[in-house]
Amino acid sequence: MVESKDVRGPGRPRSERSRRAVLTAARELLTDRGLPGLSVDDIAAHAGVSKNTIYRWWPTKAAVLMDAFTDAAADRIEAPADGDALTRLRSQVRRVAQLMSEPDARRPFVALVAAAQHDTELAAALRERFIAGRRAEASGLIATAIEHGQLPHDLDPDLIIDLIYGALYYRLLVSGAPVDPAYADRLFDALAPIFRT
Amino acid sequence: MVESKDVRGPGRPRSERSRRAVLTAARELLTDRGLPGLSVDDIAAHAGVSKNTIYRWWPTKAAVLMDAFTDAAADRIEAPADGDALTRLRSQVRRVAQLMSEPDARRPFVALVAAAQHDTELAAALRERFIAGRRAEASGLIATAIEHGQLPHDLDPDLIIDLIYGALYYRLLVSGAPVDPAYADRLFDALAPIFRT
Amino acid sequence: MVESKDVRGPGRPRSERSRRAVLTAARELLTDRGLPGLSVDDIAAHAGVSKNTIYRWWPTKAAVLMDAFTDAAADRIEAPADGDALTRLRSQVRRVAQLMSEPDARRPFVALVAAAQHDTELAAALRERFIAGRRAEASGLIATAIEHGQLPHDLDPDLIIDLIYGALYYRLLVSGAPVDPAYADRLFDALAPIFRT
Amino acid sequence: MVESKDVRGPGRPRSERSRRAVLTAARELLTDRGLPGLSVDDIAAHAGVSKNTIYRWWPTKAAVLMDAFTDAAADRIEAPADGDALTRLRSQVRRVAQLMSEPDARRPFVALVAAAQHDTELAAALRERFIAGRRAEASGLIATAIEHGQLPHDLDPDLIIDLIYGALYYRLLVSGAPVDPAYADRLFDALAPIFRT
DNA sequence: TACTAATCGAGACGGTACGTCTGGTCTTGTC
DNA sequence: GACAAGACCAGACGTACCGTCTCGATTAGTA
Repeated sequence: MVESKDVRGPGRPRSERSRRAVLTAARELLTDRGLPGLSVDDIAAHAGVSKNTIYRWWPTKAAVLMDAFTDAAADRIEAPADGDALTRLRSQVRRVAQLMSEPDARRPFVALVAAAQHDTELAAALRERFIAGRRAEASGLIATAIEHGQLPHDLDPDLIIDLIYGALYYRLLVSGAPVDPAYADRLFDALAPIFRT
Repeated sequence: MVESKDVRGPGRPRSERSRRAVLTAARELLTDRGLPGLSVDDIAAHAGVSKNTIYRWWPTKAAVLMDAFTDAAADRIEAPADGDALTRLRSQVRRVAQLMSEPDARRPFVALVAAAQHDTELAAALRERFIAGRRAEASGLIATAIEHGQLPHDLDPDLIIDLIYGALYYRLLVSGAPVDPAYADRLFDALAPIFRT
Repeated sequence: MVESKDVRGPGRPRSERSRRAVLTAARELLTDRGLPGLSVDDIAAHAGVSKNTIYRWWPTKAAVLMDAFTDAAADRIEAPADGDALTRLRSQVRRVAQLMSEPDARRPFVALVAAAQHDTELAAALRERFIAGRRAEASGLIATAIEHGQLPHDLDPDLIIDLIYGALYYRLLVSGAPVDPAYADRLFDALAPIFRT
Repeated sequence: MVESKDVRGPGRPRSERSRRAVLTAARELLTDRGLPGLSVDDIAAHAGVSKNTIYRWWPTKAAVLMDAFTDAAADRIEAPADGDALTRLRSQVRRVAQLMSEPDARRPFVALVAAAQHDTELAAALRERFIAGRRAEASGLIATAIEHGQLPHDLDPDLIIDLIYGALYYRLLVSGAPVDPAYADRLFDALAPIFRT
């Protein structure tokens, strides 16, 4: 992808220092106060940045948060390249569960999902930049596992993903029960009868 | 259960008319505009009620919405008394899925779950008045099914509930995919290997 | 004057206890907080009386205050019957000045005069029940003094009263300078050349 | 005098347009409705200005009114420089009386004096910006007149000012009788015996 | 070395909703 | 019928936040 944004004429370039200060301030304030009670004025003041600068680069408070989250946590959920397909799938789910168990990652993530419920654009961005990635990867791993005879041919990958990730999100957003890698393992163990070829 | 709340001292009694007008207005405006963009002033004006009266009886905009939702939809999810335990469980899940498929019920419900992410009291109320009821009922049904030999005795009811309802909520809140009774059936079919004794 | 109000049909008679409690509470709260910050709710609560009872007997918060002031201070400004006309006039002015020097009397009085500036009915009531009485009495005393040769024939009583009482009220309401009987004496001394026949 | 207030830091400068619109709206609405019944919301709406902007620059509704009054009428009461001291004093009093006779000037002025009775800061501001100026000027003129032998040297300037202005304010605030330049003349004529050296 | 142009900080602006408070009125049950 | 209690409508209060808008001051690249 061509980074055409960097082809600019004369004039002062965007301050990387400001960008980072905003994202950091957003993360810190979110952890303290939650999405409501997190005002753009506060982020600006806390980052030593003018509101103008924030609105110049992000359309929405949620967009800032999205960047803040992506910036910090998105690269932590890449599945490792080693092991067979089923092992790698379990590993991916464990990583997401691990993320959901750490307050500093869980809080902005929960806030994003909540905000997405009444913000179509944010919902699309969230799916595009986080959810869809996991799903596509998982879907591919399941297909590979089927090919290798590790899973039955008639298995519906999407339904399996709904079940596994659904349980994680259900605890995260609805029941309030804790989510951690051990819980991910329990899920896989419970689903074992379905996975038997 | 003794309705001790009705034992009041002297003074004018609460206006039932106002209460219903507020809940109705809240439902209508929510459907039009979503939780943000739904102001207390608007609810008051639309209901022909003073803001004071709203704040007298509800601590929060979300608390109004909670009552509005409970008032309208809570009695629609009772499981029918007929059939064996497993059939009744499937029926319960289908009813919830049906609720999630109707915009008029889905919208306030999604708004409530979203608001609960940054409102501890609301989260507790939502669990107490909606989530916990379904879970307890489902848990009982699963236990009965195990007793009757319909399900294996080493099944963890909580994990099964997480899986089934998790998939529903995942589609509702995260993936945006549609939820309806047919999807509930597909879930039960997919889980069949686990249910075999 | 016929007390026709007391000719009532059957039913519970007005509670004298409530009436006094309201006036006392009004005086006390006024001294603490001034006219604004003195709510009818507060008076009712402080007097152990319902708001209804207040509105049944007084049309306005200011009307309560008026009664509270009259009830307490109005009989203190009667001129004594002894001495010649000029002496009695000076005595009357000294009494009013004395009233203005005592915080417990000055505060409700100032509040009343202030409220009367944007309340026609209160202004009329205040003049009728307090101001006009002093003016009429003073006017009579000046006329008597002129008859007795104590004052020149061409003196305009109204203008003299404006000058004397004007100075008192000017200090009370405008300049903030203290008002006391000694100041009343200074006024009379300064006006002596005018009083010489 | 250095206008140090104009030395501002960075940032958008205060809008002179908004300032004038607020003061004009305040004057107009006051004339229509009196101080109570004059809400900040109304001033804002009528001026095409946000409430925020009003509260940013004025602490109180009365403070707005003060500026509105000063802005419009303060320069109309300068005594003319011609004539002897006594003539100039009479001229000053006549100007104030003239002001008190015009509804558009009287109304905000009366409202200010009334509000000052329960607002210490406003009272101080009113004295500093209006009352004290007249008094100082009058005091100087009386002193000059005494020097020139126009007035007796044992005359107490403050007492004389209390008498003259007291009569004006008494009519304005207490008796409700009209005040106009002719009345000012009558006061000076009545006080003539005191002025004779 | 200028000139140009986009950035930055600061902060005022119009709008809108908040949650609280009063003023008056109305509706109960009790005396 | 007067009363205490207290719910009710109406509407102003002063605060907070949003997203936009001037300012003057930087800070590059271009001429």
